[in-house]
Amino acid sequence: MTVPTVARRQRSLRGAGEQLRAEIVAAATELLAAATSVDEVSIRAVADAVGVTPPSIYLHFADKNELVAAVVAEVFTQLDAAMVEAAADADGPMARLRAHGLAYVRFALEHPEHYRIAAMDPCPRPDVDEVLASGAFLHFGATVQECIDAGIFVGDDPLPITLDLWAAAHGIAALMIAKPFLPWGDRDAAAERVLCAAALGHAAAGLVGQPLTSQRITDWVKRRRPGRRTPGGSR
Amino acid sequence: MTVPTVARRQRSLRGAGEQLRAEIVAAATELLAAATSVDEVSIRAVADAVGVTPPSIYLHFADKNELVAAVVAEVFTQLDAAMVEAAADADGPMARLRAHGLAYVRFALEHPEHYRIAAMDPCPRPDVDEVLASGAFLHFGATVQECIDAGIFVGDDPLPITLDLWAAAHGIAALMIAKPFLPWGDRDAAAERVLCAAALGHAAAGLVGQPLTSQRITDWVKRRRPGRRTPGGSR
DNA sequence: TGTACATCAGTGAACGCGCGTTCACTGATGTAC
DNA sequence: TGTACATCAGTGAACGCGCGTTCACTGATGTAC
Repeated sequence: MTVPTVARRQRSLRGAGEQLRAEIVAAATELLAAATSVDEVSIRAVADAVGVTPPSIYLHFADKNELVAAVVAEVFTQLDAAMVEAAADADGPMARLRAHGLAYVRFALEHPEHYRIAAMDPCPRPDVDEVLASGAFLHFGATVQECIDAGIFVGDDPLPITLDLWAAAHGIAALMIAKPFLPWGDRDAAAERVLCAAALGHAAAGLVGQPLTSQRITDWVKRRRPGRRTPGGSR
Repeated sequence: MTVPTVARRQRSLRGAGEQLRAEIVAAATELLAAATSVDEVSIRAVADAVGVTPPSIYLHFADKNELVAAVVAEVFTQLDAAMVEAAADADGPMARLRAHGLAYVRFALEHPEHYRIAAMDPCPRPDVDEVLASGAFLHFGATVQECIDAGIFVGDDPLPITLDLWAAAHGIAALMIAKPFLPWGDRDAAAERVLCAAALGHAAAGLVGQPLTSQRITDWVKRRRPGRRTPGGSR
């Protein structure tokens, strides 16, 4: 009863063999959206969805890892497009930063399995450039640089701040995906809270002017909040 | 050539059958520390490490998921112990919060595969109480409450702040695990930066006193940073 | 004190499955002469 | 214009593997009478 799900695909015309590649990536991307793990989507299932036999996959990909890598690249491209579009109308660097971050988390929540394989699963082929040179990372880093230029963040190098803010966005997105049953309340609001806190924290860290320690944070807050309830009551 | 790795285990004495259970969990925990995914550790491998045959596993666990769940519970217990120990000597709620957070990230980086199955992989048996009632979450939440009591954070309910700060810790830990090849620099320093920024951000959010928006953040920074480079130069 | 029986902590062998991948082949399309 | 050949885009069938899980069995230990 292994009847193909989809009618057999018409063979590509001569010279148009590469067309199958795109169809395979598209089908794998779609199947992975409904799976819980990469292992749940087999080469056979992908071939079946395209309307082709399993060995045909190997005309375009050396092995399954290479196919998954192609899907990841595709996902990164879509993520970047969503982030760029979201930031298009934003006014000022901080608003752009917020738009990028929110779009990032939203994309992750809307495509949790794609996000999982792209950002949470072990990398089958760890390629630093695939991340650092991706559109999403470059656009986000550029916005961080704009925030530095605007005096909102302090620093010579946008890279650490970019990684830190990325970690914040990743944290709330990944945790909501891995533990969806926790009392997140409104997910958009939670994402906004975490992102704004991270941004404000980095901005305030620039105001503090020295490397942060728990003592400096406590002092800084106390100085700005005089007269309010004094500590000491807690054991 | 499936020679057992370990000498056959001495059969438990009558009435001491439960002892095997603990040995199975310990062996599974150890094997998972060296794996990249749960699928890489088979029931056979666990049985072999214990010195027992595969069906014996099923005397104590209904299926593989249940065994993995037991390992996750074990990991959570160890994580809590590490966090509690780290915070023992800390002076004041903010220092305790920092100690908790740093210990959390360090535990994750020292046991990346344990952390992965406990906090990054899809939950086989999603149990909200297993997280919210875990020692780690309770201790962390209690420290957040202390910070509120001390006037560092503002809020009636520690839960959202706890989740937000957890997301920050999870973000940097999970990203370093999933993308170890990125230019993190000193990992402890990066963790400290992210955690302090999140804590300071939430503290500062309390000072702002209204829900954060990108405009409020920008204004707030500008007000506190007069005379410094004015924006407008960026396209 | 002896013996039949129950229980407990396992074992040994196998079932059935789905997977990634390979290999030899096919048949339509284009090309050289 | 015809024909032999090369190429391309696939196919069909199978290999070999490791896995989770099940089932009937074993043999030591304890217990009832």
